[in-house]
Amino acid sequence: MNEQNIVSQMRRGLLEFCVLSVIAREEIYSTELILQLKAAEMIVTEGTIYPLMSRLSKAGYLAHRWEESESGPPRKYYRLTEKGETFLHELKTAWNHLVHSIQQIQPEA
Amino acid sequence: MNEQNIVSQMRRGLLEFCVLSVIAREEIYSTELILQLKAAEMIVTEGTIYPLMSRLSKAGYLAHRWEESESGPPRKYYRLTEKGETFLHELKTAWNHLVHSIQQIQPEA
DNA sequence: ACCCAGTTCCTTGCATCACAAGGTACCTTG
DNA sequence: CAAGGTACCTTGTGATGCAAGGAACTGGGT
Repeated sequence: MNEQNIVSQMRRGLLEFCVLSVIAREEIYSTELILQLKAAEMIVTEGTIYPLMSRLSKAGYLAHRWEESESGPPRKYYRLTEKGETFLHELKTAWNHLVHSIQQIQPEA
Repeated sequence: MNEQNIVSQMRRGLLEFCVLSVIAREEIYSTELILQLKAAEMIVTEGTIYPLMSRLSKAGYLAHRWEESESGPPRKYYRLTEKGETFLHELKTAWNHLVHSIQQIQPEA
């Protein structure tokens, strides 16, 4: 993935970036993750998150463990793999790059 | 469109935001627009831009005029309509909001 | 015992959209 | 008049966000 592609991917990957950033802070399960993202005013719904988690896991960025809950079915706690941390770092760089690019094209800047 | 939806749209609308921002600076035609976006390291291709311009025009955000060129077929110069300027302003707000949201969820911030 | 509401996981189907590829038409130059 | 450059646009494919639906576990009310 070259430099330009990273910026390109950033457009598509904003959600991934957010999700990985939250998981980087702490092990978390999907329902809680959704709540945290909503708290940060990032809209997400189950139908978006679950496929996304699958994709990220399949790509080797996430690992998970099951933990029983007292209030329902068991929870699937996700954490970043080493590969996931590397990827998150790349996304962070791409994000900074994107912010800069957009700054650059703003009128009357 | 409520507050949250604007943030949600921002994810999808990053490209629109960039395109409208560039057009806000000056009347411009598609080929030149693509070059400027590439200069800002925002990948775009014809296959993306032309349909996008159509959508934005159809939505009433862009107007255009034809101008003859000395180096090929006539150029279609786009400019923002009043509605387009309003929309761009909303996107700008949404963008600032998004930057803030993402800042907020960054680990070790 | 039984049902209901809350929690948590997941899948299906649809609409949208970025992009690669292909197509048309105009201009200048040799 | 052929070739290459400029400029417009469309088609088809794959990815993906999301609404809607579904399964399975828990505790509490009757």
